[in-house]
Amino acid sequence: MRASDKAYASLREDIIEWRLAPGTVLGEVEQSARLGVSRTPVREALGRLTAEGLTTAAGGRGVVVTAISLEDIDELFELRETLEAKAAALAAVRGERRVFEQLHAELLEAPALLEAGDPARHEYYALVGRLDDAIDTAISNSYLAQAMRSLRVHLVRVRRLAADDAARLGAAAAEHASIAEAIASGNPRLAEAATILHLHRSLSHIKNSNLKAGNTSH
Amino acid sequence: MRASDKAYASLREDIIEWRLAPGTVLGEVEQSARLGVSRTPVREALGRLTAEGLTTAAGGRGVVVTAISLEDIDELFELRETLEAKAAALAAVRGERRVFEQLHAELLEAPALLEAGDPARHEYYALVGRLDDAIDTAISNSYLAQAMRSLRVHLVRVRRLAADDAARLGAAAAEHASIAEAIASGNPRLAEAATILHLHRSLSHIKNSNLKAGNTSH
DNA sequence: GTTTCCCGGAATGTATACAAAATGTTCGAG
DNA sequence: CTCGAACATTTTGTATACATTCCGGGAAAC
Repeated sequence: MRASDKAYASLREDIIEWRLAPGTVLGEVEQSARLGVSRTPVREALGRLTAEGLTTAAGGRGVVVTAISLEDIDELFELRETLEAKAAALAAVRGERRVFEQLHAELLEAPALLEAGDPARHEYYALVGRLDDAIDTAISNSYLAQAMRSLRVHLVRVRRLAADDAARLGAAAAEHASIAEAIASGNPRLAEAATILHLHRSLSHIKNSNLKAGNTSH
Repeated sequence: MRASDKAYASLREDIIEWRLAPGTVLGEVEQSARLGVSRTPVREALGRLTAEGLTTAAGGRGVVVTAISLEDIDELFELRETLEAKAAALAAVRGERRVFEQLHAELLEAPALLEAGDPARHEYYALVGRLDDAIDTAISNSYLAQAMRSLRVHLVRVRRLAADDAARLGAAAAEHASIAEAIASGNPRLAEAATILHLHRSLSHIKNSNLKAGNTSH
């Protein structure tokens, strides 16, 4: 593994997991010392992170971890709804029916995964990730897939902000199952509707749990 | 101006203007010699270009200029329609009416610009660019604006492929005027429809002139 | 004749030394 | 006391030397 990849992965993980708070300045020398590599790979890693929007060049004084405000979350979901609704509709038309029937069946069993001992819900998130991947493949549009991938980075960061209690995850699993079912049925308008419904509920949940915690993060 | 910015701007320009053909390998040493800067800024420039999708890392043997196939153009416009239709709708709701009324009036006068002596149609493209900027501002969504900006890079490249004759540009100006008018009227569905209409005609024109030229570029 | 292994060369990946720019501070004048 | 300018420090930006990896050619074995 290249040193620049290592630096990138490490920094990215730290930002997404909120171990590096928004506003933190990431100096090149400081990070190269912390990560045990020289400035060059750190520099490349910071460049990649800035291109993704996880950090922002602060002109002369290093790069800073980008903040996510409540307005940002609204904007993020506005774009997400646009992209994912279209993607679901395309998947319903172009996707392979059996793939999504299979995912639908598995998602119906998801509550069992949530009751298992894993506190990180690893298997559950992996299953949802497989649905995302299946949609990405089905749409046959690399530009749209790329746009969604770049969005997901920010969304994972937002998700960590919300309280992912078992109740919400169970409901989300049912919503995902509906999306998979709609795509499998080959009905693009239905797939769109199921996606929009899921995203609205997801956004409401995030904003609610955020409101309670008083977590504005700037 | 930083050397890396210079290298980036120069390479980007060369790729967009098709002076660097798709498939061309861009070696770091070779480009640093050609551009008169050292490998480090060239490396950063190539990284940025790869992040944008204009070049692709070829693993071990430099980066290559990305090809644009006819399928890519279809995919590009599929995403473009999704994003710009949404943007137009949002602009109709959130934008300042007078800005788009002004642009509408100017776009109706665009044919005069096309008859002026400038073969590059500099003023015409500047006017269309101002419409794009106005929409970007009106939507109040930095993520959506960013997604559209990253798309436009590829679209400029595609546009160079098409024969931008005066007839098509005149029609396009009328279509842009319709979009501005629809946004000014505050009707999101109308703005969406005007945008979709324009994009479909634009795509048809590109595919037609491309068919005639037999220009597949891989 | 085909395949596989190894070696050579040229490319990228990394580290570090040096240059330049920007910021924060401090000193001085008003 | 406040404002401003100049300086010092700390940061990023660039160049280059060195390490490493990867591809391709060629020879030998099957």
